[in-house]
Amino acid sequence: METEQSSYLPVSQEQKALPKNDSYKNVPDKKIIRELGLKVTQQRLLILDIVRNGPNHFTAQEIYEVVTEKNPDVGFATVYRFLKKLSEQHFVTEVRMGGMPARYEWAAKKHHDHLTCTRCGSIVEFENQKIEDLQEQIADRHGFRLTHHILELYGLCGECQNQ
Amino acid sequence: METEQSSYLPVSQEQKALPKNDSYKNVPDKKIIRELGLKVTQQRLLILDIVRNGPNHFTAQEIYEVVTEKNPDVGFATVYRFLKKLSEQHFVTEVRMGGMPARYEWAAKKHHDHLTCTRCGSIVEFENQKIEDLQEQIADRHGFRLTHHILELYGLCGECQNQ
DNA sequence: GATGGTATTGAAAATCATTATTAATAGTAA
DNA sequence: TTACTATTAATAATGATTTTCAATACCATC
Ligand SMILES: [Mn+2]
Ligand SMILES: [Mn+2]
Ligand SMILES: [Zn+2]
Ligand SMILES: [Zn+2]
Repeated sequence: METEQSSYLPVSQEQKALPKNDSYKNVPDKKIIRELGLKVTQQRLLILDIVRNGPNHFTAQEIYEVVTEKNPDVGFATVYRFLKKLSEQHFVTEVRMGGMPARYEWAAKKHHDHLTCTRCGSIVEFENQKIEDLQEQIADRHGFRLTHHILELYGLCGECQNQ
Repeated sequence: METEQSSYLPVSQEQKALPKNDSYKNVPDKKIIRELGLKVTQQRLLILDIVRNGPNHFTAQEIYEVVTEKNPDVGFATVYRFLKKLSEQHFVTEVRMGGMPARYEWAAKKHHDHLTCTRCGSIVEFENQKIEDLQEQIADRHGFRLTHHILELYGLCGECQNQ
């Protein structure tokens, strides 16, 4: 057990944690955008709608494709910019496995972690309160105050174990 | 709790797990390189020496800089290539936080996870057998056989909590 | 409802980490 | 040594994400 200094800048200095349950379920998109300190634009409304109601675990590219079906003039950079804002404020969670494009998911819903099959790519979401508690204990023990964590389990799913 | 399909290919299909303790402590670099099924080259010896005996949690860039101090003719791509081989066979662990360059560490030593301060970048290593066990239980419950996992805790260290 | 200041945008270029290509070189079995 | 390949350095290519910047859309104020 050791402590050392990284020569890189921190990922994010965000500290404001979002409630772990989906207390935002009935909050309209506009309100959420304002809560981020941003102006309400057509692009952001479009993107946020898909982020909240579309498929889970999407990439920026995937979001972009759905967005442009409804409005072909939305730029790729805008999707990236807004996803970044959302993840900085923990409204979406950024999941990165390996060197692949980041995947995002609406985070205001109940917290969970992921169990991923490295062969077929299937993803199981799970929640385990004991692990969450143990994480807090570990942080306490080292004088840290936790803001977030990444727990990703990798292995082979049942099917893939039989080739 | 849901299962879904990712449209991306898996990160790695490696399954061979390395013993969790440092059973390689007294194994010479040459032997390890041969065990990887690779030829023993000056470059690989140089790189492996630094990986095993140099600072922990290094980036490919950092390794490269140290390597070139001893032999300025070693190429950057060679460092990447060899680190990749090592991580494919689980001799080194690849740690990615956010979108930053991957960090590597010699993995034949005891397994552990990380607690990182998002403000100053300090890293605490920890190990928690209860969490490890719970992870196995979760995998079992879903019919998975685990190969590896990522557990990274983020927060503010004691010092950074007081600005 | 019009206006003006400023945040936001799309398009494109830039960046950054990582990988692929390729002709030259070095490791190794015989 | 020799001969056969794997490996290498250099460089180009890739792919995701970010930045730049001039044009445009919000929205507070009139
Ligand atoms: Mn999820
Ligand atoms: Mn470590
Ligand atoms: Zn599978
Ligand atoms: Zn700190």
